[in-house]
Amino acid sequence: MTKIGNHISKGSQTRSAILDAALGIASRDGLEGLSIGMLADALGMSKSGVFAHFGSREELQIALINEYARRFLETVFHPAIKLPRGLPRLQAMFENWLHRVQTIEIPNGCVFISGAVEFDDRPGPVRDRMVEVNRGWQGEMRKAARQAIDCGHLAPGCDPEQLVFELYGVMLALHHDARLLRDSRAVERARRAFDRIAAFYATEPLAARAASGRMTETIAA
Amino acid sequence: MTKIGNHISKGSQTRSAILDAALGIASRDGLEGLSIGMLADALGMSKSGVFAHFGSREELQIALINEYARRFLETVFHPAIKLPRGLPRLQAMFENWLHRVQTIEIPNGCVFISGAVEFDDRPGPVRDRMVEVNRGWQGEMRKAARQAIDCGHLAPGCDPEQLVFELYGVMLALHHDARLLRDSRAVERARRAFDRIAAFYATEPLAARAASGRMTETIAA
DNA sequence: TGCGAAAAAGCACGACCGTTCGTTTTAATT
DNA sequence: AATTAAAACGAACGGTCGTGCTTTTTCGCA
Repeated sequence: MTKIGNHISKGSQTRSAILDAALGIASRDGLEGLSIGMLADALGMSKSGVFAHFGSREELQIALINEYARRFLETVFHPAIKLPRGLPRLQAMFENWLHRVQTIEIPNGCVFISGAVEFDDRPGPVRDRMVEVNRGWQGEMRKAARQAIDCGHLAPGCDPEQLVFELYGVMLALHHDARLLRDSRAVERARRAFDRIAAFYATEPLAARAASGRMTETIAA
Repeated sequence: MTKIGNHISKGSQTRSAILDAALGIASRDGLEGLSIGMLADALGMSKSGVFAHFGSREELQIALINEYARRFLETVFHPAIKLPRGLPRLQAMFENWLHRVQTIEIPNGCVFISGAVEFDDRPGPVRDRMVEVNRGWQGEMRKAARQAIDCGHLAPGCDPEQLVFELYGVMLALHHDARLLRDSRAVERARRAFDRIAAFYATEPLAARAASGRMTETIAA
């Protein structure tokens, strides 16, 4: 038993401290770049002391994903869900996300993105959890988009999956340009992209046109 | 001297073989996941035999980036540049890119993307080269976009940097959904996204509207 | 064919990895 | 205060890592 009543046991609070330090390292170096040795050094603990809290490196990585997801939803999703459903909530989800990216993920890195790249070809429980968490978040965004359609804020022809795909792409491009290329204008571009996407799917005729006429078929081989 | 006249020396051809095998591994496991030991095993060579061709792991990684860039430009950029400048060329660049992603990068992984994530916080010559190559490709796309504006295929109000930002985001989302989430519909979504972006920036009034009216300012804290 | 150079192999090194185990220290309960 | 359980430690294990040396094999050319 780790917790009894209201008392917070020593074990669970060092476990939190470990996760906190580990998130800092894993954000920069990725889930695979995080080693138990350096983590122990950063905490002033012994390797085996850190190790014992998770039983395996894999379990540590999964615990990290869960903790990162908890913080992400806490700062991005939960504040937004208090707003009225429809476009306001969808906008808030994007804007909170953007705020988090600016203040946390651009300086420190994002475990979801580095983890996605590291584990997309590495089967196992870590990858499985990564997929679950990601599907969960994309699902929430799709849900918000569907509600915006029901409210009439977005056109009935709008495809929620397409919308979320494009929004996710905006965030990925933001991370890429801001972190690799160190381009400070990336944030403003991400906002403009969201506005353009939202404006496009807000009006019926445009959404209909997007559904009907394909422009690109040419291929140069 | 490694090459004399028309004769292809043994050294340079095994070097090519090493790079070829290394690209296969690095695509899956990333530039950091690639080790000289496993590379030697895959080639049936000794570790030191492989090592001697590059002098350091870092040089191997840089050589890999260069080789990957060469192949990328060869299959995506060079065929497209034969087409008339303007929208046809820009479309071809995207479509060739999409074709490459479908046939090569979704099954095997993309060194540009994994490398970008791995090295965005790791200063050094590998990161520097990564940035150079990436800036080069984005620059070519911006150039094509500018030409499309000059030709009247895209609206004068279209910002080439914004356009390329959004196109790059589409590709990143495609990689993400296709590789991590194993979503086969991602390719079709990427095409639809391109069409929507191109359609948006093709017409003057829409581009103007995007430039003027911002919708998103709300934040839920 | 023989000779010099290039290429590959073999071996060893120090460092770090995740993990195990036995011991010691610390915390919680009676 | 005594007893039991939890937590942290320290040393060691087998492995793999990148890299430096020396030796052997192979290639290229006169």
